Amino acid sequence: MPTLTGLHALQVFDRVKGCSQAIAEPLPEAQAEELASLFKALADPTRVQIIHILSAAAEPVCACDFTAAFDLGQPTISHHLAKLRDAGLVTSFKRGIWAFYLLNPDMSSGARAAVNLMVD
Amino acid sequence: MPTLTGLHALQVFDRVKGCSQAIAEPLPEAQAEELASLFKALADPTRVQIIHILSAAAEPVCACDFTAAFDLGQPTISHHLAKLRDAGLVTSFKRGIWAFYLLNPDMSSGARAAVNLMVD
DNA sequence: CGCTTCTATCGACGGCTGTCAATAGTTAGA
DNA sequence: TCTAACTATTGACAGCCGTCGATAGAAGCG
Repeated sequence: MPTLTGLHALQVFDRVKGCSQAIAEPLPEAQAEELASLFKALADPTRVQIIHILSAAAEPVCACDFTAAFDLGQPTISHHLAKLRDAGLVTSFKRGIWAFYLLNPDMSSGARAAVNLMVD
Repeated sequence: MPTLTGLHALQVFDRVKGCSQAIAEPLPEAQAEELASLFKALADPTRVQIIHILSAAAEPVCACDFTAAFDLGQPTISHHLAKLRDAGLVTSFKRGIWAFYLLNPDMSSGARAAVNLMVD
């Protein structure tokens, strides 16, 4: 059994596997996957930029402005926007030919906190 | 040019591409990639659980406790721990046969904020 | 010295992901 | 109606990622 004598005192428990250390209950599986999905949606520099721009924008932003702002093809931008929408971070509506995107006002509180990391 | 008449008044600017909307300066590229890397490190349910357990732990946690806690092979756990270490989220030390992991006390403030999302 | 235990690394494999080119669908305007 | 502009979807492809089995290294014990 591992000990950290002189550094830490470890509680000892009966066990079959593991090193006698008491570890916290894991999160409910659903919550862990939900958090991982949130982070996955933000795990791309382009999507980070999109969220940053949206959180600084006073008004919904036209998708064409994103295709103009990044050095990426239009389908790729559309793909990133769709990922953010699927993650519940962004909403969109169409006005004529244009698609406007904005931060989802009904974002989860966890998502809101993560987004705030991008407000510089 | 797209307008949101009756809903929003949009500022109009000269442009070559895009829809005349003023959008915020993107983040410095390095910062966007750094944030994306942080989120990438957390974009997995197992790693979310590991961080959750570590942030609830009063003492460093033995790697063998993680292999006992998850239904995954030992190399896979080691792989996840290495990813978290590479991202600067955790530190480790060895005591005899055992490897102990703890949250990196010198974590970036952004990382600290993200970790707090897992303290339930 | 051997044997056991714990951890890290390597090689492999299937699946996911970011990107593009091409295409289709929609709307506005001539 | 025909054309132009914007967006979403599809298909393809390279690269990354999570997982495992096998293996090697390190440390303690008999």
